[in-house]
Amino acid sequence: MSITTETESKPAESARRQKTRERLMDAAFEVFSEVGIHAASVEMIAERADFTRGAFYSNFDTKEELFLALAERGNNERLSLLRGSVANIDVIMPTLLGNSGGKLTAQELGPIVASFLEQQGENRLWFLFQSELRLLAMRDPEVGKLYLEQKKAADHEFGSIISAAFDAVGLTPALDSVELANVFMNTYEASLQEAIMRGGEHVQEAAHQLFMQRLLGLIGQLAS
Amino acid sequence: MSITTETESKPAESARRQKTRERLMDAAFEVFSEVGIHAASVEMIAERADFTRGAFYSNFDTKEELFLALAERGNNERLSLLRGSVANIDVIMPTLLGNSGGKLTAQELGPIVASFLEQQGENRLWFLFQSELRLLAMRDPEVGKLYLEQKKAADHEFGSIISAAFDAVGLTPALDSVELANVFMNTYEASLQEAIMRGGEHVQEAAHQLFMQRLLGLIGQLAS
DNA sequence: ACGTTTCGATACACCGGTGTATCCGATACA
DNA sequence: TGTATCGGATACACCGGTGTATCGAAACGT
Repeated sequence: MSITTETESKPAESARRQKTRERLMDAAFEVFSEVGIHAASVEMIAERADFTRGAFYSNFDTKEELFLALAERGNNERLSLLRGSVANIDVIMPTLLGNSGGKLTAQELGPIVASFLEQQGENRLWFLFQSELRLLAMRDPEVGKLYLEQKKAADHEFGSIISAAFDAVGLTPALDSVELANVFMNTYEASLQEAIMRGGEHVQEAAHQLFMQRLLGLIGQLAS
Repeated sequence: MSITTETESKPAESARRQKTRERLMDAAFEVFSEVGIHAASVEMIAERADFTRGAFYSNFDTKEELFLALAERGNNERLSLLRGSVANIDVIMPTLLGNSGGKLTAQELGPIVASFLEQQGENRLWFLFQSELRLLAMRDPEVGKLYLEQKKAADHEFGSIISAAFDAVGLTPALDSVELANVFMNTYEASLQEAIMRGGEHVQEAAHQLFMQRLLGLIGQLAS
């Protein structure tokens, strides 16, 4: 019974193999984001990674499998980014708090949020990918379940960031921090979406500007 | 020079033709919503409308053209629904106001919002379609421009509904009513999205319940 | 009722993407 | 250095969707 199986299933992933998998995933992320999951062909993905379709089929069974792998990877990355941010808050706050005696106004929150946003990296492709995932999640119950779990985790994480930030700054949130996280996230995504549609060179910057504007209006009402 | 052209271009749309166009559009709306614009084939659409592809190509040049026609039709429909609602407010409010002496609490706003939502009809397919459109709008500048214009109009309309509703109820919004409209809309769509992903029979009802819950939290903070 | 026109059905040629079976070079190991 | 294995390239058969050219029937005018 032991023809080729060493211990069981996984052949232990050679380093080379891992590297091409990585390259394929990076390429796929771009292609999926740019043209969508359906319009993306295996050919495009392989080509973008400087491989042929042979490499793809040697590493993945289907496009969908790859897409889901990417979704999970993306989620993990974002989660650690967020966790990093919550750890950073205790560092960044004191410096900003130096000249305001421990109590910030809504206006002064601006730079803090901005610096937080900067840490989150390139968002255009990420958002497009995320939108694809959402759509898939609404159509495929399997994916839907996965998506909701991921979202729950992210919401929780983001909620505690907000909680910590408000805390460090002397503001009291008027809503449950997860609810608050959702409102902010929705607002941010709406801003990003609008900026993307408007087009132009500095999408990211435009989005942040839009967001800050809207956020300040909200914070004035949602915290005290 | 006058071989077949009567006056110019349009052959004046026979009644029959209009009807099949209509059927094709209805079918296309369903198919686009269910499987997405790329996965949808001309075949599927025609079949759903009980036609063959011949009928399709006789009425539209491309799938994309049909999609955009649908986007416009959908937008018009929603706009008139909204306009209808704003007209209705003066009718519906007095009956609800009868037993509270002209001043409602946030809690009592519930039924009003609920009745408003009921008027808006089936939302699952609409939202899926809308999500497809959004994605397209973020990738194609042409569509993006169109989308932003449509959204602006809808926001304005929805803003004045909210304004009127708050007015009739004796609450004062703390934010610009268009901003407020956006926050509410985002919240609603997030609720709908979540309900769709959770699946089950009564998606619409689940979405409304989720939304009401979140809305009441918000209104407490965003109006007084 | 008869010709005309209009509109959708049918048939066909074509293309892009898929998945698989096979091949070949590079790498690892002795 | 020789040999075995691994991993990606190549070639091929296949399928689904596309768009067009042609056909036939139903609707319409007179």
